[in-house]
Amino acid sequence: MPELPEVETIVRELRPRLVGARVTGCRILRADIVGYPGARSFAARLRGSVVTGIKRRGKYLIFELSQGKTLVVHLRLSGALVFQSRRTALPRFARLVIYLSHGRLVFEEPRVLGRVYLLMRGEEPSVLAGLRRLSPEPLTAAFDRAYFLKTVKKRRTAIKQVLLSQDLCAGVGNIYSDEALFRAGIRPRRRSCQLSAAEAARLLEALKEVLKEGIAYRGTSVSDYKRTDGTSGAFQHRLNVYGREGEPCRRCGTAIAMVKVGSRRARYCPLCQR
DNA sequence: AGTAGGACCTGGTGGC
DNA sequence: TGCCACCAGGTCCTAC
Repeated sequence: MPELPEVETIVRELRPRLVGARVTGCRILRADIVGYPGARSFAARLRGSVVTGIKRRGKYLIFELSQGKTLVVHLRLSGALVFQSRRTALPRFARLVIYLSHGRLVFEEPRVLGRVYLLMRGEEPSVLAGLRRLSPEPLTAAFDRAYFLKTVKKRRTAIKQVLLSQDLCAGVGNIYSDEALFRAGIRPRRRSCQLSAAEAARLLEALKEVLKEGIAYRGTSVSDYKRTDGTSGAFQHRLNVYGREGEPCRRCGTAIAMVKVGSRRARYCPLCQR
């Protein structure tokens, strides 16, 4: 699942390869991965563009193109971006191929939930409202104790749900929310507003910590996520709770438990987390 | 405004 | 070995 650290890894890997390159053309293998505008316009808008910059916002990848155009990509659950030479065979689940002078960028998406968008200067289609609603970036100074405490205190829902809300904690998903709660010693079902100020501060630090480590280890490869050269990240070896239900807690040996929080699944250690 | 729950989507998995 | 129901889960949508 590409979350903040995975998307950040992809951005950092693509930046040196793509910035300055010209798009010579593209091939859309599944029209429904184009979220805006239609597939035909998307291709027409993209062709001939030069990539001038690449950045991340939440879980969105944002490619700045010449003439004020912007290519936005969201990988959702199973999307991946792989940079390869033209001689390589196309991967099985290739949905979109962007051709560049020195290779091609392949958008793989087995579940076809991921989307690409091509915006003209100043364009803000309603299908991208989620991008504008995002909270401050968790790894910036704006995402501080004051912001986090206020946010946590305002919600009556489970703290796990708060961490997963993109308008509150941009870029956080199921993996890093579970891991942050473990490090902070807080159960996922705890009512958000009932966390103490000390717990909120601890959770904020834990969240920043796991996100930074996730980036340092180039992301977590547990299902579909892979780096832009097709290799795996390494943070899956450092997970304490995610995907470890039934296995012994690395800190105390207690079996890791799993519960449903809303429609999501959360893993936690019944002894280390209260 | 905050909250909850279902829909979307399809390959992989587990049960029989 | 084959079939099928079910699961994964980020985001959008609707309803309360």
